[in-house]
Amino acid sequence: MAFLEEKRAPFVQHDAYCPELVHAPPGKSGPPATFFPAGAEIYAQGEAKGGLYQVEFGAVRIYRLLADGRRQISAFHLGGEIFGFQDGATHHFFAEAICATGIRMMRTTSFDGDLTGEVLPAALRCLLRAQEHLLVLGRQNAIERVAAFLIDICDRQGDLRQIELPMSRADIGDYLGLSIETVSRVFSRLRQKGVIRLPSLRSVEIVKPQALEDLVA
Amino acid sequence: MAFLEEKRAPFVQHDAYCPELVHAPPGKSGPPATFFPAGAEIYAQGEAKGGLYQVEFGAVRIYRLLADGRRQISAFHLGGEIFGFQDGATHHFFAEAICATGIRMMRTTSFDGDLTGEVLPAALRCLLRAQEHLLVLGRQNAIERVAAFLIDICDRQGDLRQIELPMSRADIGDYLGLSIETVSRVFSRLRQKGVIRLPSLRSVEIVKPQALEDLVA
DNA sequence: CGGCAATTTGAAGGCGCTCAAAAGTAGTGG
DNA sequence: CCACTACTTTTGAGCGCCTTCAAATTGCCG
Repeated sequence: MAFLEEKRAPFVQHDAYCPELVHAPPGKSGPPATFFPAGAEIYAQGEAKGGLYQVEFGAVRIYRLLADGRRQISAFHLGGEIFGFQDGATHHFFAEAICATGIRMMRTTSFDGDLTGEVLPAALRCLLRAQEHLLVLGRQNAIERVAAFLIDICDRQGDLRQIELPMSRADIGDYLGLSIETVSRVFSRLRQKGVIRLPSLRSVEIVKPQALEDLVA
Repeated sequence: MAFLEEKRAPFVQHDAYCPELVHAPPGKSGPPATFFPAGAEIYAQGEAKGGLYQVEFGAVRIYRLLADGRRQISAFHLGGEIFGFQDGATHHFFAEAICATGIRMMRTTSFDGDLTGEVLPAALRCLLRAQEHLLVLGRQNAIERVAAFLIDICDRQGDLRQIELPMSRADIGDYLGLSIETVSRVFSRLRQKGVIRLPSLRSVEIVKPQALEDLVA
């Protein structure tokens, strides 16, 4: 996959805008956590599947590639969220740290104990997210996609007016099925309409939440 | 939703091309099955969630609507397949019979017994399908989408050369995020290139499987 | 045969993509 | 502290794929 590395996601990235523990769970000592610098691979497609993963701080992108390098990010995972659900013995996607990220790895070799009672609901939430994203990718235009994305991130960051984006425009584009130029243009358009403000590159202030809500219809 | 009914999916449809029990499990007496005619609703968005469903024969579409009527079908379910996984107490999608369809309803009020051992893997397969479909909707063009669709249906119907489509072009379009005209044009293009033959409206013969595989890259 | 719906085909237009270049932002080292 | 570099983001211009609108054709069933 060397042909990709010069186009996107160089291993060393800026790790600003990655506030720690945005939504992290109460600090129980639990299993050990591992640190991943920005751009580091957490697991690869085809790799033997271990267990589940929980984001302690930072952010993760889950994606798949086409042979010619096109990339689709199927999900972002922020602090506190669980990921790594896979059918079968190997991973079907790549997982990378977007910024400096702490990951707690959980062994689930046998689905026993009350773990099952937690795994299934978490997997179903993941399924619901994926299915809802299908509607965005299949039937919404550029501005609707970006609005849906902003609302989603806002919800997951605690429903504040100000949201911090750990990911680049390229990541957002590959998540929304758009080019980075289109993502940028839509941000600009929303700013010109007074719907959002952009205090810095990676932070967004939602000025008119209702206008965003109206867009996703 | 009356405004939709004149545009698509009239309640009475042709129920040809719906071979029974394409992939149905061996006939154990089990729970009772219910019959749904073409177009009948199996459950609705917002409806209280019962349990899981298994297709005995026929086909089902799972979809969601936008306020203006745009529809995204997130999945088709053929004979033998299980569906109805939902997070929370109510359904988040609509489920309809595409053609004359038999559904076996399974109560799963408490996740007990060895049912849990079957539910999670089935849910994970459903998740994998949805995630793979995200790549199709987000990053593939019209001909690649149709090729991916044909390969998928072919696999699920037993990997024969000849496949029978229970769904209309409108359903295929709403599944692939394309207009019905584009779906039709792509079918024509594939036929002209000798990749497929169209013995009848709802059946497809795959003449050059490799050509289809090459398209999904 | 006649009527209705689904599908196909054609023509024109628009949204988002590609290509290209400018502007902005870090990070580095003098 | 500032110049220099590398990268990300923004903005512009032109184009292509897919959509929309429209009409012809096909298929199905009474």
